[in-house]
Amino acid sequence: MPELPEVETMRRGLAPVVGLRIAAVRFPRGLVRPLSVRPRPHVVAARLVGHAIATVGRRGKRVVLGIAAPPAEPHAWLVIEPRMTGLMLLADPPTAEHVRLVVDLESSAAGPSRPSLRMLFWDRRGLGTIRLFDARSLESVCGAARLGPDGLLVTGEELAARLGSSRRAIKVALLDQRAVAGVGNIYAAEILHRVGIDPRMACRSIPLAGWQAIANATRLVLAEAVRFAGSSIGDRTYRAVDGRPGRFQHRHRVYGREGLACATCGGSVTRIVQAQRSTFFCPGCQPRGRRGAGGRRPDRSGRTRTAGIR
DNA sequence: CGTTCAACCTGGGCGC
DNA sequence: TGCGCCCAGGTTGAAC
Repeated sequence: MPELPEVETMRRGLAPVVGLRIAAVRFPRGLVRPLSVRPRPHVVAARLVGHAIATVGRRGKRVVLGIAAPPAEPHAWLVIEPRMTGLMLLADPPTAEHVRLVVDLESSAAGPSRPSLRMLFWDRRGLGTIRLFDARSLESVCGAARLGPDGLLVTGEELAARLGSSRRAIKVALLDQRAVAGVGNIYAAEILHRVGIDPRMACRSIPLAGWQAIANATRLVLAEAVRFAGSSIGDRTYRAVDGRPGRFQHRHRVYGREGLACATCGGSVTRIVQAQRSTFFCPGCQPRGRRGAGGRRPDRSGRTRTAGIR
């Protein structure tokens, strides 16, 4: 479930935990797959308790909490990867039985007291992971070798350098976190629709102007989705840390809209399967092998659109 | 190099 | 109502 906009919304929502001391850590018994927590839960707990959460960050689709003994810099990193159904919560969980991690936080010893907080990781399917790293080993998992440039910042040159010679279909390639970090199945579809490119188009046939347009659309769509607090499709899906759903699903142009009219051209949104995953696109706006013709709204950023894609 | 498949899990929705 | 099947926002590793 969570892609970059949802994880970024979690990150922002977790701001209140910064500076708080970890008073207790629990992994409710029997609810965690053996490999989903590393090192072993009791080791993670022992290393966390008594330290403070110094930073809350994000790497691609992962929440990264910096653990420190103030005033020192973080010496450890708690990396939470929500995968399909994971949620970071500062509110009551949707169900009690899928709570995977409980972190009790309290204000640091000195200074005016702050309210204590309980931070939860809730994950219905249990595919998410919780891992603790030291400063050095964080790079092996969240470093440049594993994650490409962040989707909010990626440039056309970076995409072209990483994917320009690939034979893969562009939509499949956009899901590769080494190419660009944070794009998932929803936003890959939305990005390609905005830029008018057929999701089946081979990367190697996309010229530089096309990569620039894709990068522009990637930043634009992801930033807009962040502004709308991500996408929540259905009752039991993504929620922000306060339990409120996102609102970007109302602005989806193709994802989940099979058979419905494309708001841009009136054509019928189509669903295909690529790499075992659904791809939604509009054949009218995203004609095979070429860029979309006119008729779409101008890019508000004012940047050049896809001129030059043959 | 790229694709396909299975696996990790739970649960909602649908057809019968 | 119940059963079986397909679907789901992610990632990984094996097989071809």
